[in-house]
Amino acid sequence: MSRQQSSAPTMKDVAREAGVALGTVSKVINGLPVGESYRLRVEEAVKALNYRVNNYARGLKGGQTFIIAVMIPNLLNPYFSRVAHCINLELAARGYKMLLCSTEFDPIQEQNYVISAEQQKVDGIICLSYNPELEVSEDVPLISIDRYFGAKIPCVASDNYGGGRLAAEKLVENGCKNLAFLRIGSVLTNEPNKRRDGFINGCEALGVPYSLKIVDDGTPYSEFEAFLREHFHGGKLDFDGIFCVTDSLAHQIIDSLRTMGLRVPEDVQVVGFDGIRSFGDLEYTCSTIVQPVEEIAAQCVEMVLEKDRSRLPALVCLPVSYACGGTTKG
Amino acid sequence: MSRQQSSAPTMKDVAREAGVALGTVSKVINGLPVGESYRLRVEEAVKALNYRVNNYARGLKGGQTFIIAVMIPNLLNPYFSRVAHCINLELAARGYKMLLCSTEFDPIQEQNYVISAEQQKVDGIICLSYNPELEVSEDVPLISIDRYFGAKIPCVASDNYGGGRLAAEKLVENGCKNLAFLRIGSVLTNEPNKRRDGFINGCEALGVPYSLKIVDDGTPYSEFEAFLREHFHGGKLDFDGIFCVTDSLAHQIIDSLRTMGLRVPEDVQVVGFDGIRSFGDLEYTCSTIVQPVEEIAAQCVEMVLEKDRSRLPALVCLPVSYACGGTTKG
DNA sequence: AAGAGCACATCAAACGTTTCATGAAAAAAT
DNA sequence: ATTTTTTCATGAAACGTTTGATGTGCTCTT
Repeated sequence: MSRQQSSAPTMKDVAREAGVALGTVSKVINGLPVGESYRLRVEEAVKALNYRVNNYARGLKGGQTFIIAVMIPNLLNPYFSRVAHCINLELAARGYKMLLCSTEFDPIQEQNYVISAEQQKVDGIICLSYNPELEVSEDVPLISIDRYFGAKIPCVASDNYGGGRLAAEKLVENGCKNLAFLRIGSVLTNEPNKRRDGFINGCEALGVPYSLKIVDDGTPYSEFEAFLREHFHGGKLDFDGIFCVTDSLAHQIIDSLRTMGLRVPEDVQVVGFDGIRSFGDLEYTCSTIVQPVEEIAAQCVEMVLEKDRSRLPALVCLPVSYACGGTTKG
Repeated sequence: MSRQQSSAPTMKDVAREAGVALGTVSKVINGLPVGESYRLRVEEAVKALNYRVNNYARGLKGGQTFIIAVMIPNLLNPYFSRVAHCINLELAARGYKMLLCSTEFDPIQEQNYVISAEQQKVDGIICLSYNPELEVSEDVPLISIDRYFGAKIPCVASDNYGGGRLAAEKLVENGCKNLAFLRIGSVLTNEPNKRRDGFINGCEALGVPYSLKIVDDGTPYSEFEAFLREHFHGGKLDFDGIFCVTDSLAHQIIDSLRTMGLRVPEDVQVVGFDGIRSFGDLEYTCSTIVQPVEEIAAQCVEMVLEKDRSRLPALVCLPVSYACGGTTKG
């Protein structure tokens, strides 16, 4: 009856059980040098009581919490869930835990989550947000993916510009004579925006004509179908190669094309962006520019844990690659 | 010079700035009744100093931490990431945060994560693990998905038995005369195991012959191809309807069938399980038994937050539904 | 064999909150 | 006007650790 059964055992309980002082228990728990006989007695007591360190007491002393907050827009999108997955692996390998939030692209939730993460005294934040309004504090190390907040917040992204250019090159290489670029969403006010610029640059360098169809976020998909129909005359499309800003859009476009009676890749070739694979790790769902998600994750984790923030670059740009997924001829 | 610039402001700082007592600040922060003039002064000071509550100090007093640990095997699998996604939404709506771990099906990681979550003093754990060895403590409320640990640990699952039966019924309804069930993995030592039993029950009730091919976890996929070839004579397969234990397996099987020159669904119809949709929310990737993931998540969250654990049922079984995804005739 | 030095266990303070007992001041009752 | 009640800010203790100062008992030196 000396203790409530319900409350978990504390270090004090362990100390009493082992007949040693509190500080001794602490040292044993933390692997600091301590007399062999003491160590044994403490370890026994720990087991006997099934003692677990209370991280809250630990964190209070101002030490590390070994938690990194990760913020992504949505877990249903395979690209984002893959990012989360890879970050989780990297963190776990280093003994860190991941406080994950999927914000549903909601600016309010995003802002709240940043505040919430600071309250939680996380050791750092990795943030994938396209919200241009997001305010981030500089008290907590923050690394951004795909979005450049300014020189003080390091940003990790894949080579979106190079990827856009690569898409153009690959389409031409496969025989396309007339290209189009399709994009939806304010999702692209940031680094991914460069996909368009790279694409244009590629087309111009190769001397290939191109069209652009870029619509705002929230625009219904039917706008793209309308665009396709506008360029559809006598059973033929004006272009024979389409670069879509994401695999997700590419997928929808391919459906539309097939519905219109066009064959992919025979009549029109399509390239997406992201490198999404079905069921996460099987074949590519379309020909695509593959983002190096593992490397992005590794880079973010390494950077967010870097103690000397002055050593961090403002922007890290990682190389993309091309993968044929059957919606191009090669 | 009175304080280090680097350390975050504390309640004491706010109290000093506002010229009130510590307890008063605490009350304001927590929305407890306090004199209007005091409230104003404190709120001003909070803003001036950009004060943030330290959750670690808060958690130390034994209160709630508003964090729920969620453990799933893998974030790349769309079913699991969808579970995580839905749980995240439910938790966020209730003001809770999610400490997410993807364990890669590794029993050691799973065990460590449970311990780690307890250390972190989370308010509860939602756990999706097929590891039969996993030991869970009863100090922290734990809800299991798809795996029955015993009467003391509530389990939430979809109606796997009913789903298996439904798969058989639908295949027969669409004209199949001869069925097969394919399963891989010890992944299915638990609730999902009932899919087989339900399927068998359905076949027997309908008087339809069936074959089973059930292999251990780790078995290479080629074993299934071999099985298909064994039952392939003169361009015809012994069965015209296949129920695969997951959509992921169904997908692979469909590929193999097509490679063998069989048309799906004309020659063979295939039904999977899970309800995976491409890109998370577009069309179904195959005909499938759809798990009610939103409901599973909602149920788990509601249960894990229930204060009176004695009121919790040992097993909650949620209804599944059938969706045609083009790999059956209807 | 005695003092210096060393190893190491103990103790107490501190971390930033919450909460409860205290007491002062204001309001109500007589 | 005085007592009683109510209201509400205050200050201190407590939560479970870590950590650096303190002190005890031992070993090594000469």
